[in-house]
Amino acid sequence: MGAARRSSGATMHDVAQLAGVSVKTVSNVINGYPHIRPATKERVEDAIGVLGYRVNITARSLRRGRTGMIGLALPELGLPYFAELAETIIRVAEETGTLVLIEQTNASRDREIEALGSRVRHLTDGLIFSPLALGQEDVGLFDVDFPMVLLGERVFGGPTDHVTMDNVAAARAATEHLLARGRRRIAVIGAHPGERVGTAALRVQGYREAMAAAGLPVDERLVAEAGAWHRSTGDAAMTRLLDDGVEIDAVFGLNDAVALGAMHALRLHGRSIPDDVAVIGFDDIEEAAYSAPTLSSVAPGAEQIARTAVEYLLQRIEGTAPDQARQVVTDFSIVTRQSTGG
Amino acid sequence: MGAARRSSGATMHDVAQLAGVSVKTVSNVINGYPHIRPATKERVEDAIGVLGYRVNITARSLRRGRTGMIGLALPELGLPYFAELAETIIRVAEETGTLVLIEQTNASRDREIEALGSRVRHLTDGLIFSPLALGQEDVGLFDVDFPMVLLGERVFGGPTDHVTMDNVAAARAATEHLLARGRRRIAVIGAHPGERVGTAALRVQGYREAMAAAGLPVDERLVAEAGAWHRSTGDAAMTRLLDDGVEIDAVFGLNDAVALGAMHALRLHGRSIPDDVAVIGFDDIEEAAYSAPTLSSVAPGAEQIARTAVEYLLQRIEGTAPDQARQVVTDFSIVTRQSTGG
DNA sequence: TTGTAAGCGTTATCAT
DNA sequence: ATGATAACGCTTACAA
Repeated sequence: MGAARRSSGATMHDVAQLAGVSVKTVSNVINGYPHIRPATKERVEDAIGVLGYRVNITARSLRRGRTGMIGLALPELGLPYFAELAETIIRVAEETGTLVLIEQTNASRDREIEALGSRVRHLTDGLIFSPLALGQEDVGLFDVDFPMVLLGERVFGGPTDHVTMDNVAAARAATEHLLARGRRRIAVIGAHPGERVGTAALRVQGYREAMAAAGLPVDERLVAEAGAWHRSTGDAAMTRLLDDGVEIDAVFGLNDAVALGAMHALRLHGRSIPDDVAVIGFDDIEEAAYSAPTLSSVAPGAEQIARTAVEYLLQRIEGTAPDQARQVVTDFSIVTRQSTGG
Repeated sequence: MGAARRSSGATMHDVAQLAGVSVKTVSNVINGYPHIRPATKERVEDAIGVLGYRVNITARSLRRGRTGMIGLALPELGLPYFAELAETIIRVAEETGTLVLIEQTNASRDREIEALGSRVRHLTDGLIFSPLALGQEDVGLFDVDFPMVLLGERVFGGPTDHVTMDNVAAARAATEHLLARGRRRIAVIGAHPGERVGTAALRVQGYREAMAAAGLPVDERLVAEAGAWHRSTGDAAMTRLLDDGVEIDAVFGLNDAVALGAMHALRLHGRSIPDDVAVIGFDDIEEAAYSAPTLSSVAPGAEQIARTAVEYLLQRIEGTAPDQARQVVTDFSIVTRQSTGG
């Protein structure tokens, strides 16, 4: 039962009693209140040491109306990009003593909606949310009354702070990278055809812009769908393209996982990378530096994204943020590796 | 401020007032107390709906002495094995309405000790702990007075439940897998020389046993150190071996990350896999199925590990576990892929 | 079947 | 500089 779970049953009262002061004084010491006689402070600290006292965060949260935790809702930790993002966010949040509660939505619409209204919201001071199923048409859902920072490109012009990157420009740069290497038949893997907004749409748009700027028409058979951006779906989409006999000399994977899956399919079909087909991905996950061949990619500056998201959220929570929603566009760069002849 | 963080300021009192009942009755309805008049129940539920009331978990936790959260202390989410483990544990825990708070220790001794006594312990009902720095000599530290389940092979015979696998047998099987394919000069990447216990020591032991059983002496130059098991350290260790001119026809990476790093180094040195050098890893992370060549590996049954750990911990928390510490040895299997000619 | 009231461990208000 | 005491919102004896 409850008895088993405390590192020690000591409460502030016990400390106060042992130190011969009131609980208020103990509280003052713990919270760094400045006007305390050094002798008193020392007595309290000794008592804390003797009893092995630790503040009960639950009680503090109830009283303060703040828990010191923030939520992080993302699709799933099995996707390397999100695992690396979570790692960074947890690390950065910790610098301010903030704990992170991860909620996996599996990119399901229902679960993303639930994340916005879950009982967990009562347990966290705010939310960093990376939606993958909800989109512009759901913009109303994002008008919540708790601090939130949105990640990604599913929703624009909403009422919350938003950290994103210029996906169109980044995708244009990735495509230009392939064009500059003489590639003309560039397939895109990971498109979401029905979709008007969202990461996929923006990256495909960047691709189209680069092709147009190069005076190349886009063969629509080159734009391959892949719903969830996993290695397996990239593999499947690439396989379809190859089986259909579509002529290809380059692949732009809309993230690294689909690019890696596509490389897998290319190998199975005996295409050499980059000689027959050059490949570039997006996200620059660690795996990209160790695949065979190593994978060129768009590096989104994950640290900057994480740091900005946490900082903005904490400002909202503390009420030090401006009233109107902020939008941050983070930097990106192209990392050239073997898969594009780097 | 606090005002901003509630989905609605409604408390149980508000609900009780609107429904014309006492807070006790509202509480009864929420907690599924059976003896409530249907009409009353309905009135309460209506009021809850009208006010958009949600129970305040913090208040409930304080009163109940339980938070409904468990901690998960692991090295870092950037390591695919731990990311996949965390994903599974979060998913499994959710089935019982349990939330998971992840703490990253970076495999640092100080941070692992801190995880055992952190203020967070007051916020969680128990801990699933996967230590990497603490070991047998620290067994005393694991004698904590909160529910805990230990993962991995750093500590045996401790006072807590322990979920592990037979690393010696698994490593023996991996080595035999290579021996069966005619390999004789089998390098091990990822040894921790000074260490007597721990995953590395056990897996190296399994390797030695298999070599001995095959009547082969172990050339100590084949046992290569790699501190943290990352792609980068596997790469470095393999590079060292190759530069030293050690003759090698197979590699046993003590986890998949070092195996993948080693493959990277082998490619740079022009060795073909598996023709010149066969490679097997350990963990069977998703990446192993998509690398080039695909990587044979020891699959530890992550789902079983996660499920057992959560189940045991919840039993401890609920007091339905037997007094004495339990030890579970989970199953493993060898997955044969291209890197060993599969 | 439902209500009253105490208390979980803190912090905050107001005295002193 | 420190102390008494009332909240925070909920659960739970105990009453009715």
